[in-house]
Amino acid sequence: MKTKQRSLSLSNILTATGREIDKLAELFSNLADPTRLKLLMSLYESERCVCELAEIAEVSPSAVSHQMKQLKLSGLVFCTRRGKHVFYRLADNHVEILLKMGLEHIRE
Amino acid sequence: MKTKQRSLSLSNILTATGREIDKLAELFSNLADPTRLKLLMSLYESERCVCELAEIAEVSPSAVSHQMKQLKLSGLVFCTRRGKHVFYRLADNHVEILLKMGLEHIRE
DNA sequence: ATTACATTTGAACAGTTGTTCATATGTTAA
DNA sequence: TTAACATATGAACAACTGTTCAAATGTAAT
Repeated sequence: MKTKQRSLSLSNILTATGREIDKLAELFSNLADPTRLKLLMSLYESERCVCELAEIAEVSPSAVSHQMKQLKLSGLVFCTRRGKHVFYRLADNHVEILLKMGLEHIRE
Repeated sequence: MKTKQRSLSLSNILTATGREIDKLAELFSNLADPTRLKLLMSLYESERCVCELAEIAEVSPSAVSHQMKQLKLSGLVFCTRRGKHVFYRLADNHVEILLKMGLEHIRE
């Protein structure tokens, strides 16, 4: 019988440059706020405009705009204007996986 | 030919209670600081005492103690005193996976 | 052009965070 | 018990964050 394999190959050392550490901290900072988590999780279901996001996260459209700007600068979301509305969507699925892993951790 | 399968099963909806969102934000907050990232990454290699951690993260032992207290309260690390030294170690490998995924994201 | 609605922007503000410093507590050896 | 070292604690402080508000900009329809 073979030894059980892990789903992700994990060596016993994690190396990163100072620059990478800073980028990593910035990435996690983006996920470190309840409002942004609600926004990102709702975008996982489908793209949404600012006013929809404001209702979902229960904050003002202005607050959403500020947050989305930050998420956009960090490359976590994209946006497209269609008519009067600006629709935001997730940039990639790394974020989804991080959210899933995070939820798994806190629910264990 | 079957459709390609994803390594992690991802439905298209992420649901969480308000309480879970808050816990999740707290978890990511713990990873949202360069000093704590250095501390956690070094613990991934092996357990370490406060003075070792202080050298690694290039901050005072006091700063390390404050940070480790926070990480301990959040359940990310454990500690054991042996003689004059207090050794910290990672609580589980969810953290390792989050760090790996994060690094993968910023390096893509 | 004017109106109405959607979004963005910048200033301001309170609340939070990470650090250091001084001091206290723990532990061991002499 | 005293001395020396390791760690923890609480106060203080500057820096950062998330929000709202008022005002500006975008867009489409009338």
